[in-house]
Amino acid sequence: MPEHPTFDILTATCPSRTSLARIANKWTAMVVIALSSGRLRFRDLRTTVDGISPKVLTDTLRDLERDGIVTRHVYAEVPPRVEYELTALGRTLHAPLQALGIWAEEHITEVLAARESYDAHT
Amino acid sequence: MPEHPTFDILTATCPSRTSLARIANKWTAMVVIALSSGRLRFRDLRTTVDGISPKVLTDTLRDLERDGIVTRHVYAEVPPRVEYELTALGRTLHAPLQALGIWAEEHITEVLAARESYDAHT
DNA sequence: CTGGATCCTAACCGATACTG
DNA sequence: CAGTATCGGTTAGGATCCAG
Repeated sequence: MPEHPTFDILTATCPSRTSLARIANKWTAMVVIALSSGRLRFRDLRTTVDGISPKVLTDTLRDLERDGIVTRHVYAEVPPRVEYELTALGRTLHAPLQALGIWAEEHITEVLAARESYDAHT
Repeated sequence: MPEHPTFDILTATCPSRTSLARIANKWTAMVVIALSSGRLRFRDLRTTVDGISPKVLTDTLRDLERDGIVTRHVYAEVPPRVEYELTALGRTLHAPLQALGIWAEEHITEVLAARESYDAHT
């Protein structure tokens, strides 16, 4: 048995693809990174993940909650307070997603240079 | 100086976000994983990344080429032969993306269970 | 404060057919 | 074979307003 059997996520019918589609997403990455430091309320997530619209944040959080990556804590207060937190499962996702974020930051210069050179060739 | 300065990819104006948007993408992940074993021609990529349409594959490859992640090798033959290969930069991206693919496969059971439980609560 | 309700645009993406 | 061209459906995502 191969230590990693020809990666069946490359197979169209593999259910893991539905999960990959969710996690391989820029908003997911940023939200998970933002939550890695701990529980945050909706408002704080909005400011931490700069530029995210309330709608997109709500949608993203709901999808992450559905996939068991995030938990929603509602406090019966006025004004309402809702906090979001990574689950145990979500915490296992942090490293891979942060690696992606770090890659983007570390290589942005090369990427921008590549784009410029590519566009010049038009 | 912080070892990791409050992750400025969370800032809306950070250019790294444009790169993150590209790499945090399911097709990118699958194509990079497929190319990690070596140079592949268009046709072989199509069959390796099962279910990808020629249009999406073309678009994805063009974007990756533009970002300096993939190189395109054209052979002046009949019938034409075109091969794609990860650049040095692209190879540094393989580990993070494969980690994401592995995560999706390893945790798909938990994810599916979470979805079922979430949907039941409706 | 949370986030639902709308509306609307852009983008993604799938299918198919066709050319060099 | 390697695409491009086209079309159209679906979804992502931004803006705005409003309710509990």
